[in-house]
Amino acid sequence: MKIASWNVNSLKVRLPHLEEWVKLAQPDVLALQETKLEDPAFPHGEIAALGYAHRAVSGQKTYNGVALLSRAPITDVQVGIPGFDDPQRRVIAGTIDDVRVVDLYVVNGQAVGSEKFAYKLDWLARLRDWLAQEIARHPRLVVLGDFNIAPADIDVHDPAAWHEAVLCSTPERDALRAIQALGLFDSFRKLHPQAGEFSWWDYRQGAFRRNIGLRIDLVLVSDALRPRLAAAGIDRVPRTWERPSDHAPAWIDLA
DNA sequence: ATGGTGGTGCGACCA
Repeated sequence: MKIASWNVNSLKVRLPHLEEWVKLAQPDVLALQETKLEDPAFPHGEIAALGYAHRAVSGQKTYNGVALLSRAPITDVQVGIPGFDDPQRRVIAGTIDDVRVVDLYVVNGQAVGSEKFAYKLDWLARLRDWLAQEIARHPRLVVLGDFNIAPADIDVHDPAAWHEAVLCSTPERDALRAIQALGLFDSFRKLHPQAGEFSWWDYRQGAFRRNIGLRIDLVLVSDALRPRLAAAGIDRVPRTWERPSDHAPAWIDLA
């Protein structure tokens, strides 16, 4: 089962890229972030035509928005973090075959010390508490999405320039480590030890061409699924296309 | 030090 994550930065604009990429990569499950569409505007017909007969969506106008697309049925859909009345549409989860999939668009946080940064840390703490329950209920768990956190300096093009900046700061990395301590490992890093592998490049200053990026799109896999992890990757190809998302898709293959 | 790009939507925000 191939499972992918992609921050599309507007599904309306990126639908042609999504159509092109799924033909190339053929994921069985595709978790989207930043769809920026209210649910009635979701392009169900176009996406069903790509083979995704099953879809679970949670969107809003202009900002945020997540969706799970699947060839196989999605059961036990959960929208948002239970018990957390968050108006921002950032979380959707569902069970596909025997795997629980949690799709996240983590808060960006703007700048260390800002109000949005405090919201990010609070959000991550609530997420951790919920994921503790999820992994107990569903030992075969995949948590993927735009984490807006580069896990370590190896995931940063210029660690000195990003030292203690938002997306790279110690409190954010500690929050990610606390989530991973539940029994979730970083699939890409487990299989690819080399530096210089990123998933996001700023639109400005030709950052992609110069590979000035961060690895912030992650696929965390529970220890129970470790024997089934056959491959993990980041596909830079759609980032080379005209009018791209600023993020590349990240994916895993489970046997 | 500033602003540099892009999406939404038409001004100002978010990233």
